[in-house]
Amino acid sequence: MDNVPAGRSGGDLNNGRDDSDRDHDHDHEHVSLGRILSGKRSVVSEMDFFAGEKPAATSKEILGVKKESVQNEDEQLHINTGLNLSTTNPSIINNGTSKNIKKNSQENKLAALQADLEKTSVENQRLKGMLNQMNSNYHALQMHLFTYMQRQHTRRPGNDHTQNHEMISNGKARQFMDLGQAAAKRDEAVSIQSASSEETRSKDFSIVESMEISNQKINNSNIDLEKSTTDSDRRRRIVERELESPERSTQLAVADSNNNNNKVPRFNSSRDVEQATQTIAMVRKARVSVRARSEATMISDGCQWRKYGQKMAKGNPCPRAYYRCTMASGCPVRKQVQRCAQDRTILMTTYEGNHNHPLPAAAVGMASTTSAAASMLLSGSMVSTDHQHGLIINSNDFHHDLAKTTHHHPLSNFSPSLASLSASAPFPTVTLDLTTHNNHNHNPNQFHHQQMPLSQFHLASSNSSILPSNILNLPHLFSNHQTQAAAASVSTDTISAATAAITADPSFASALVAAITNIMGNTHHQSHSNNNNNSTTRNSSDNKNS
DNA sequence: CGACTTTGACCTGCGC
DNA sequence: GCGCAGGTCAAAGTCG
Repeated sequence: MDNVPAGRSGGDLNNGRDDSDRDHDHDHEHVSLGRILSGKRSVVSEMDFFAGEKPAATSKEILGVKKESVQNEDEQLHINTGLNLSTTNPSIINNGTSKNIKKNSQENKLAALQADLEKTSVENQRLKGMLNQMNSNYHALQMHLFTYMQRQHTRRPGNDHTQNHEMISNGKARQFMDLGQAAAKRDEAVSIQSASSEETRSKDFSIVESMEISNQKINNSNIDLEKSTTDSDRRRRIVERELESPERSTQLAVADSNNNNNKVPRFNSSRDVEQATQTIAMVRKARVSVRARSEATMISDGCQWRKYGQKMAKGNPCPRAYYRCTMASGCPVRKQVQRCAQDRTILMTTYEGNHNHPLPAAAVGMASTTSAAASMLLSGSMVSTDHQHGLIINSNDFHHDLAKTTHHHPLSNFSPSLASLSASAPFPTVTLDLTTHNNHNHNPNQFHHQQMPLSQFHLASSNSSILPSNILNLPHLFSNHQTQAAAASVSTDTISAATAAITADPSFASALVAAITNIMGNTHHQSHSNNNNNSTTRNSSDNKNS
């Protein structure tokens, strides 16, 4: 892309501030909280079970710890009992009464412990039941949300396009924030109930699947719209269809949700409904960016693309190229490719939309990654609504979760260390950062030992209006291929190999989403517990103001 | 000749 | 209302 001559739009080139500068400034604003947040795994108790301080401590883990704890007690008891009963202490041998008393005492203790164990088991079973109930309620609520939104929309006189359009156009950041806030609250509620990580994952996956199905149907319904009369009319109708489509995709699920009708809270205000409607529109606009070092003009993602435009973007001397998926007529998927202004070896690829056609095997992984990441982003990963302050969480949990979910995957031993969330981008965007630009002195061998004090998630807001600002930095993705991860740049071959690995295994994408979702859910709690420690970081907007 | 790229023109949203 | 910036269109050119 560098050698592409700038067209007329070269006049767009300006000497204004560089938004991508701000994007990179995130890297330098981290306040190390890793140590504070790491090692936070406290002793698990029933109080912890409800405290929600460590949501990642799943019910399964808790059950395991409890069981282990009891087992240890039992072992200890067994050892003590054995010693006492087979003791050669002459005082006991010589005193039968004392021996009987001690024996009875031990038996009583054993019985008490067994009773405790049973109680614990019952309690755990009860909590698991509560968790299942909560999950099913949550699903029912979600389905009702879509249904209710659709009903509300069709009741609106004349299906006010203008209003819808304005809802989408205005206050996007705020809408997105509200969405994130609501989602964070939902996550909090779930984790307070100590959802098991497995169940949480399946829940999140079902959300993603639901949204993907919904988006797929939306896309299908949009095909005929592409041939509509004027552009403005077509776009307006697309928005209208977007707002209508959710019901179609969820009708099948409504029957299930009806079983829980009496348990589902009602929406009290039209504002709730409007927000939900806006949410749907935002889902369709979510974007996923991939940052990768590559000499090629495009990263290979398995799809066929046709270039339909090129523009000079403000603040970047490198032109931005626009591509459209040509694997099926009317496929709404588009992508933008642009080199990073600071480091032109970095290629930014931004995907938008979902394919409306079967994908080749090589493209499935990337497509599902981007789709799932976008859905994940909008379905509850926003953990902060504070424009002025970011959050930092230790990524060790991310490593842990990812390792658990991708432990057989060849790419499982990377260390995502940075995540930045923003509400200020035109549309919510999540960036998968496959570069190694950060200066973490990371020893790849340390990954499994979680000894990376600088390896953190940075959840911050940004005012960048050009570069996507939700970044999942995966700097150590290629650590096995590098002798010095911090300094070396990844070869094109390595990029291609990694891309191929990602695209070849959809489960990796799913695992990635699961891990991200888990971690970001946890972040919400950790931020609360650490805000008083002056642990927030300044974000790029602060940086800009200063 | 069909698919793709290039590039000037155009449209739209947004801020002032 | 005007200008700017991002995004898209479509005619012309290029390539295999």
